[in-house]
Amino acid sequence: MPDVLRQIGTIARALDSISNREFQQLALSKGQYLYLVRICEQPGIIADRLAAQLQVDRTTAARAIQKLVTQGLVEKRAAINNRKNKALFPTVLGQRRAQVIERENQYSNQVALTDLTATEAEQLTHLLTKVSQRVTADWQTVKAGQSRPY
Amino acid sequence: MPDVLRQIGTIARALDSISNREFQQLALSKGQYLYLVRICEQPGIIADRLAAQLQVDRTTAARAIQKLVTQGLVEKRAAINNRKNKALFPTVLGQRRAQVIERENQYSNQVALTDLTATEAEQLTHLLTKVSQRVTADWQTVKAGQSRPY
DNA sequence: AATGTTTTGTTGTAAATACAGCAAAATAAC
DNA sequence: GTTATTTTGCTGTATTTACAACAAAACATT
Repeated sequence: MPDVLRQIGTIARALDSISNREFQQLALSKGQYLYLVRICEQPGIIADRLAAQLQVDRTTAARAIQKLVTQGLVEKRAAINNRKNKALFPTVLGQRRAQVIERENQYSNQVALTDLTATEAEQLTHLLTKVSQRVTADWQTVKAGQSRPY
Repeated sequence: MPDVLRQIGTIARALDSISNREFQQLALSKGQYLYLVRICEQPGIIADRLAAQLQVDRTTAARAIQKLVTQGLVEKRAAINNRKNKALFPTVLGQRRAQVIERENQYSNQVALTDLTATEAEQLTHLLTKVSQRVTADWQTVKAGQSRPY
């Protein structure tokens, strides 16, 4: 059984630190880009849902989003028939920034796939989807306080 | 061109936070497990080399390793014919801890690959290796202060 | 309807993370 | 051999990250 854990970790760290560095030009600090693009793609989403989607700690996501609000890139609005949830929406400025992020992400994705054929790239996503499902399940249990039998 | 960036990021974050949580039982704080296993596998390695290998910021790695030293899990020794480099070695206690980490990592890897056949798993590593090479190259340039044409 | 459970937002807090920048040693270039 | 460049370790510092814990709202159970 080959090791994919380490490979995935290394690639992810590299891509994340590249993005974080590049988005300093947009006055975005570490991690913020993640949330901003997603909010643009899924306007109205709430923080907890976004955190679960990104597999990020709730409070980490909440604080990062709060900062986006302070910076005027995102808005929180009370949900229509719900006094608890706060729906997230990008501002016009936020949308502009998100376009740059999207472009950069696409570029990075392109670089990552440079040496793969089209079919290989499809295979890769397909396999990663399967991996993701299993890992997500474990993440949820562990985050919920349960322990794994390793 | 399918998106693999996000998939890789999500999987990596999930696995990392699972590990960090589980290793609290070993009194290891966020990130430390990464360095400890590698030092055990490559005794005598220096901090900068390890950081490059893991694709982690130099100073982040340095501080994490320093904490491992303080905790008595790792030792720094002056290199034989070199007054600058500090070679890293695990202590006996460090090696014991590393065994648990290794077991956990193998378990996570196993979980991740549950739904893949043996050949699919091989394919996946093969593809990830190709991805890794390209991404590593970009990481090095960006970390060195150069910018990419996205 | 009343009670118990889950979800969501939020804060306090300790720690990791990553930037810039320094000095000393090592290596490369001349 | 001397000078320039790179490597390595380290520190100061601002910020993010993630834990625990709380309250209020929503939802589920009876």
